[in-house]
Order: sequence, then structure tokens, then C-alpha cells
Amino acid sequence: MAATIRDVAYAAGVSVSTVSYALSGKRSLSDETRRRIEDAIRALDFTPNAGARALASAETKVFGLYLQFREDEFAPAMLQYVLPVSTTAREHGYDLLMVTDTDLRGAIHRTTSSYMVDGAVLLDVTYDDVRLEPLRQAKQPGVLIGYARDATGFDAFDLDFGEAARIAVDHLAERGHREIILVTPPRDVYDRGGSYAWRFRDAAVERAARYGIRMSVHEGEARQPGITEALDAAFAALPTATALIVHNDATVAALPSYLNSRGVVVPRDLSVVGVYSADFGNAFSLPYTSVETLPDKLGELAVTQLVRRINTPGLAGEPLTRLIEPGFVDRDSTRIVS
Amino acid sequence: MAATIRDVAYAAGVSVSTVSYALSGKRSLSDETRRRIEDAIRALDFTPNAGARALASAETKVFGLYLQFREDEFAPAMLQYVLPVSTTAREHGYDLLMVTDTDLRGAIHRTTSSYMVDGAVLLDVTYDDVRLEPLRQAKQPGVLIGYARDATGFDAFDLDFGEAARIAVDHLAERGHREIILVTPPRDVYDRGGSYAWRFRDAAVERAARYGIRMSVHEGEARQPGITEALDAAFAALPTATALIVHNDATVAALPSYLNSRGVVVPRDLSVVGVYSADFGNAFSLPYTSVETLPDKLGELAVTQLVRRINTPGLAGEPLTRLIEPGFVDRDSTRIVS
DNA sequence: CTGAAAGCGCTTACAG
DNA sequence: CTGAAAGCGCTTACAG
Repeated sequence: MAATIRDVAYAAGVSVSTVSYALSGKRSLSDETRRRIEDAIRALDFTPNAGARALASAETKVFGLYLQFREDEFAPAMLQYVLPVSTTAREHGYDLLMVTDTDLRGAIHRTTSSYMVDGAVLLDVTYDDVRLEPLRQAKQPGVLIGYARDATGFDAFDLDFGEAARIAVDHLAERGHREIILVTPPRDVYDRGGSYAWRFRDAAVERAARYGIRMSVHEGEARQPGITEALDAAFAALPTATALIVHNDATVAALPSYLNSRGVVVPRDLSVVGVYSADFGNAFSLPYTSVETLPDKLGELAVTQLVRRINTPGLAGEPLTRLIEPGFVDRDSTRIVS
Repeated sequence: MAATIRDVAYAAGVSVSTVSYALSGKRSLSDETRRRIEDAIRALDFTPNAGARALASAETKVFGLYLQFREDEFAPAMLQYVLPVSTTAREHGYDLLMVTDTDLRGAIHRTTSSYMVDGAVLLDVTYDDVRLEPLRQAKQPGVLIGYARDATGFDAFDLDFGEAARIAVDHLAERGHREIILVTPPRDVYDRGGSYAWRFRDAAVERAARYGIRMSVHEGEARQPGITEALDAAFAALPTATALIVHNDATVAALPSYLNSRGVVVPRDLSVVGVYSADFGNAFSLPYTSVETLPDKLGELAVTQLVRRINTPGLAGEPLTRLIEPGFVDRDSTRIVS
């Protein structure tokens, strides 16, 4: 089989513990010893056994990444969070156990109680997420990407969707728009507790009211032909609208095609503000002024905080919930209404 | 801390080894003993420590899933393989370590030589994939999803893209088409060794030649505005084409919008055959007759074979390379040319 | 600056 | 049908 730390120690003429300390750097050693150990490691192509290390140190250097693939979600959206989480984790020396079990509660319990992971990253957290309770029972810390009713015990990061809505409405209000259509996430998202849906909607409605703007709110759909039908219904409900805010990936991805087929030119006939990430807009070549969700930033913040909590046993203060300020990119898809 | 097997043994009044055998089922035990052990496990909420188990049994029950997020690839495409791999792995009791390091060789070596994984699943394998060599050094078996120049030592699964091309061309030939445009994957895909690109293209060209069909071949683009420009160029090169075969996700996703904007009605003005998976077509509401790539089937076959190879030490015969017959779904997007 | 040894929590021959 | 014990390959006090 492969070389063990014993083989390295023997080859280097030192003890096993010295090799271990050379590996961890937790103790100083002479240059000569270090050199001999390094040579031996190289000669034997030694890599520490992860299971043995985990058993002895009670650290796996693995994070659990818990996600679900949902029918009503536009697949590309979730993927945006996976890469930054993975990259940031590796920067801190952690690998990712990707858990997609449909039994969410069981998956958390299974992987934490067996000590497969040192921490948990929960993606796409819902308002009453069933994963939180089993994760509270776990010894490992957890971090949430998303917003829950009660995030007690966890660090949580999410975009400030209320602020996102205000940015969008303010932008249009400043440009003189008085009648705005808002397309929100589909009904399913509300139903399962995707709080970003109503946090954005409620803030948008409130902000519009403050300006005396008439706002027509409609739920989008995840698939065709529903997407088109929902848009048709929205425009029929407020034909005089001069602006459209789209807070739904599937709808905004289909929007260029939809507007094109209706002969609607942006921003001449309609001003459009989207809500999506830069990567998403890039992948689908979306030409709209947008309030940017920041998956890269959220993923990085979440993992960094998780690492901090692991490395700092008595981390000062309660776990935090942090809402991130959205970005804004003007792509000239809104016009000034006189 | 959490309960160990010793605690369970003590509570059940049996030895540690008996608990272990009760867990693994590798030895029969009396009903009474079994009941007492089960009660103790439940009372203590015992879960075996994964690290200890891995160390003692030399099995982690984890597969490495090695993938890369590429700029030139349409993100949703890769995701289609992740879910079936994950689901099938879980069905066989395996979790997935998702490895996205940009250092592909190092990632393979790091995770296999440390025995973090019992096997490796390589996604998006290229013709001269740099991951194969380090994986050959590994003690764990590996399975490839994709097609490599030399897959010696591995089981490999891929769609039969040659056959996919023949199915598409045959379908159009039978319907009387004599001038066909083929949009292939982007240049980058060829450059990095995405053999599906040329395997499809070469087979399509050859098949067309056999029929005496004129075929105009063009490389697609991954992003706008390149997608549109490539399509414009293709139609300009063969304005009299009556049919279009699209073997590129990004292009086919943008196609409805593109054709709409050009006033082209399918199949009245143009017959279209796509090459994509059912899920992909569904997610993007694609209305085209398609040769179906089968990511679910490939992912499942690959993982099943990996499990088999692990469970059957002296698995008869060499590792196999298997090309899967594509599916075909007629969505009436091709017309009969007289 | 370095070593001998206990211990992490399992699995599995070996014995009866 | 069941148990005592060695061993998997590390880490880390404890000692010098």
C-alpha cells in the first residue's frame, strides 16, 4: 500500500511524532531534520491518510454543502453559489461534501453526527427551513445563505432584497415613471418560504406607494409557456405601464425573446430593470439595467465566516445575520419619462 | 461528545465487536441481542464515526466528483450530470466529494492519495484529459463520463455522438433536405479536446456526403453577441439551406429568440434539429425535434459501474468504454421538402 | 530540538 | 452466537 507516516519517519531517521509536527508546523525543528523529512516525503510520495487524521484530530477539513435541485427553480441560479463556496473553501484548506438528498433533515443528521464534516453550508435557505433544527443538534457550526425566520445559532448571509427593491423603484421614480409592472418569483417560491420573493415585493410595493406610483404585481413562472402567459397577463393588467421590474431569473432570461416577438423596443417602448447576478446576465446576454444579486460575495462571506467560527472557539458575540447591499449596473434600459 | 460504539456496547450489555457486526450485518446474532443493540443505538442516537470507520475498513463511502466550471461552457449543461451522479451514488451508499480545483492533476492526487475517496467520477472528460494520468497512479478505480484518446485503465461512458449525427442527418435526408447548416460547439471546445464536437461534426459531414447533401459547417459561440453573429454568418454562407442542425447548448437556447427576430418560422421557413437533453430542452422550452443526449443515463451507468468495480475485486475483463445510443424526439420542427 | 506512547473509534481475524 | 484484542495511521500531551 501507500507510504505511511511510519515509513517516512524510518526513511528520515526520525520519530513519527517529529514527522507529524513537521507536517503541521506546530513545533519547530532543525533545518537538517526538516530537510530529511521533506526528502523522505517526496521520495515516498507520502500523503497523510485523511481518515486517520480525522480520527486523531477530530477535524476532517471538509464542509458539507447542502443543496436541493428544485423543479421550480431555474437551475443556473443555484450553480452561481456553488463555485464561490467551493473556491473559498479550498482557499482555507477545506473540501466540499455535496449533499443533495431529498431527505434534507436526514442528510444533515447523517453527515454531521458521523463527523464527516467540520461545518455546514446551507444553500437556498427558506423561511422555515427544515434543515435548521437538525443542524442545531449538530456539534459543527453552520452558515446559511438565505434568510430564515429564526436563524438562532447560525451565521446567515443574504442579499438585502428590501434594499434591492428600493433601488429599483427609486431608479424608475427618479426617471419619472408612474406606472410600473413588477414580476416576482413564481408562487412555488413563496409557498416553500423563499423569503426573497416577498421581501422584495413588499418593499417595492411600499416604496412605490410612497412615490404615489401605481404598481401592478404579478407572479412569474419557471417554465414556458407559463412565462409568456404571465407576462401577457401582466401587460394586460396595466397596459399603460412605462416600466417593468423583473425579479425572476426564468422570466428575465426569456424577456429579450418575449419583447422582441411583441415588437417592444427597450427602452423606447418600455423601461426594464432586472434583478440578477452579473454572471447570470452575462450567461444570458441580458441587456438590462440591473440590481445585482451578489452570489460570489455571499458565498465567500459565508465560508469565510464559517472558517472563522471553527478557528476561533470562543468567537465573540452571537452568530450574525448579515444582509448585503445589492449592486447596481445601469445598462441604459430605462428612459426618462416626461 | 457523541456516543461511541463503546457506549452502545456498554448500554446493550454486549461487546464492541458484537455491535460492530450488528451494524454491518456481517455476522448473525440473536434477536434478543439485536433488539438490545438497536435500543441502545436509538437511546444514545449513535452514528458511527466516519473517520474511524474509514481508517479501520479502508473505505470512506465517498466518491470524488471532479468537474470544472468553464467560461466557454454553458453552465446548465454540466449540472445535468451532477444530479444523476449524486442520486445514484446515494442509492449505493456513497456521498460525493465535489472537487473543483483549477489544478486538476493536483486535485486528483490530493484526494486519492489521502484516501478521501473510494473512487473517482470524472465529468466532462477531454480527449487528452490531464486528470487521467494522476488517476492511473491512484489505487482507487475511476470512471469517465466523456471520451478520451486513451481511456486505458478506466471505465468510460459517453453518448455515441457519431450516431447522434447520423440520426439527425438521416432524419432530414428522409424528409428531402439537400442543403443543411450545422452549428457545432465553439472553437474552444475543439481546442481543449471536447471530442463530442468533432465526433458529431465528422460523422455529420460524412453522412451528408453519402446522401449528396450540401452541408455548411459553422462553429457556434458560448455568449452573445457571438451567438447571433455566428448564426448570421452561417445563414449568409448558405442562404438556400432548408434545415439547421444545432449541436451547441448556448446557440440552441438562443435560437427561438434569434429566429423570431429574423421572422423565420419553424418549420415553415426552416427545419430545425437540436442536440440536447430532455431536461435542457424543458428548462429552455425548446420546441425542436431533437437528438437527445442522455445525461441521466450516463451518470447512472457510470456510477453503477464504479460501484460494481469496487465491490467485485477481480471484475472480469478489461475496463470498458461504452457509447450510448442517443434518444430521438420528434417535435415536428422539420418539414418535408418536395 | 526530539522521542516514546497513549488514544482517537472503528473493523475483523482469531478463539471459544 | 459472542468476546477479547490487535490494528488501521494519524495527533498530541508528556518527558527529556
